Amino acid sequence: MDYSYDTDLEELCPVCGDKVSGYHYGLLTCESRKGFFKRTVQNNKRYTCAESQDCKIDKTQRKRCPFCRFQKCLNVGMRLEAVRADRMRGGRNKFGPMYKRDRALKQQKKALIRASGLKIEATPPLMSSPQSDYSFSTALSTPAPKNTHLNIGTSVAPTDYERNLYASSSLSLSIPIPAHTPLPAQYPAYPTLPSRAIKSEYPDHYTSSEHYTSASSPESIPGYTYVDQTQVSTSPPLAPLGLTVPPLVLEFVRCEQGELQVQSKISAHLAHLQQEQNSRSAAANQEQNTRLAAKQERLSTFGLMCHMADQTLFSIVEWARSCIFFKELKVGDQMKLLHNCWSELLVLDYIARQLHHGKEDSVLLITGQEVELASLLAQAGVTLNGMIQRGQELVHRLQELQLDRRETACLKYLILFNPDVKLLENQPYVESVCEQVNAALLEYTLCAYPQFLDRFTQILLRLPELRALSTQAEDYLCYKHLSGEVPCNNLLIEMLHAKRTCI
DNA sequence: TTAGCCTTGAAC
DNA sequence: GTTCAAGGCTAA
Repeated sequence: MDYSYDTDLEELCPVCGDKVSGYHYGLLTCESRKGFFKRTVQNNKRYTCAESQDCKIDKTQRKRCPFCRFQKCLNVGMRLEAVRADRMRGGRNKFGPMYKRDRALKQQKKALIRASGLKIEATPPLMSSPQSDYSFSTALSTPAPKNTHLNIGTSVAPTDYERNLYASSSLSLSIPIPAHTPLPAQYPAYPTLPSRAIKSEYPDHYTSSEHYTSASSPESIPGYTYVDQTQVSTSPPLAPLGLTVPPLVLEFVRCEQGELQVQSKISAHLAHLQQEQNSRSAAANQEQNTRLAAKQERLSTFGLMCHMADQTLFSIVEWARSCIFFKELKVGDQMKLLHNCWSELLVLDYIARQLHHGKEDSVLLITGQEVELASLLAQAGVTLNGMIQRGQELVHRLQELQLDRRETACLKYLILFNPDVKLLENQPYVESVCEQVNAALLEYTLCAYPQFLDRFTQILLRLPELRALSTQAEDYLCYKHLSGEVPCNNLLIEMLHAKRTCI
């Protein structure tokens, strides 16, 4: 598809597709949406949706459901703070520099496109069979494979990813791709800037008891923090009751997958594999070839570990797919980000589990099994031993910090949205998300642990260690793969190949 | 109530 | 003086 940057996109409103008239309340919008947003906020309007809060909003239908229209405004990042409480006319606000930066980026991109005569292909839907194809691209672009092993236990919560995935095709080069279904009403509509960065120009309006609907609360207004209702139910560690948690952090925690859910899926998958392995070992024993049997046993143990990591990786991809921000990226960028950080996320997953486990002499597997550390070290070779011990050191350091779940959730996002990844199509977006996550984590650490002023820095300092460990793990996996010890059709290996090809 | 056009005024 | 993102006005 030929892409004419000047005429096609620059002037289209990201919500309804109408002609953009300039920056309004945080982003490029059309005149009608500007007016609608202003009226809604200034007059403190409350809407309700007659349907299921997922009405389609386009130029022809935008008048039908103001509730969904407003939700969409918030979801794409319109800023309530930009509506003036005093209704003063004229002048500029604090968003000026942001508009300027955005404009400069767009110009830069435009110049690049002109210079390279770039033609941007629309991304075709990937048509491989979900039943048998475990490739990463399929994992991203289709629902999870209908593998019976995977589906044992409760299913993973559905996402609107598939609906979002191709709806925008690749045309949204510069305009943020809107979510095509509004986020749930309890979703703290996402702030495009750190909540501390800009003081509301409409200070108390939405912090009062006014609600848009029974399902929408003042706490869902971007830029404001609110009392965390989930605090009582989250177990470890710290963070006092009644703490104000940045909405973004709460959203990160909300996106976390249920540990038991993942555990049951992976356990079922591995139980099946174990059965197969046992029958193979029995056959070898029957041949009275004990050496072969012993070797096969060792290989199978390592193979099972690979399968475990492989299935964990699937759950990580599934998590990413449901993540706020990630969904807005095109598949190409999603793949680049995941190719870059899959091993770090795997290591963090392991580390976080050990933190939760809290025992020094054993490690907790994703299947829920507890393995004695001594026994593990005795079975592992020198390299693996080193990695396990390095991992334990990292666990200790984070234990000293008493890293909590919210911080862990932030770290996952920081790892995923790495602005250093090369050749991203929407690099500014990834940079912006990274900045937002950093700001949210900083705010959270300052609020939750005011006595530890350098906590934020201390947490971030663990990332290079984690990255180093994950690189070592990749090298080890590569070595094992070359020795033929890693099971075939393994997502781990596909990721490994993809990453090394990219670099 | 909507949406296109007008007025305003701080930042540049 | 110019720009442009606020708020205001008003016909539909």
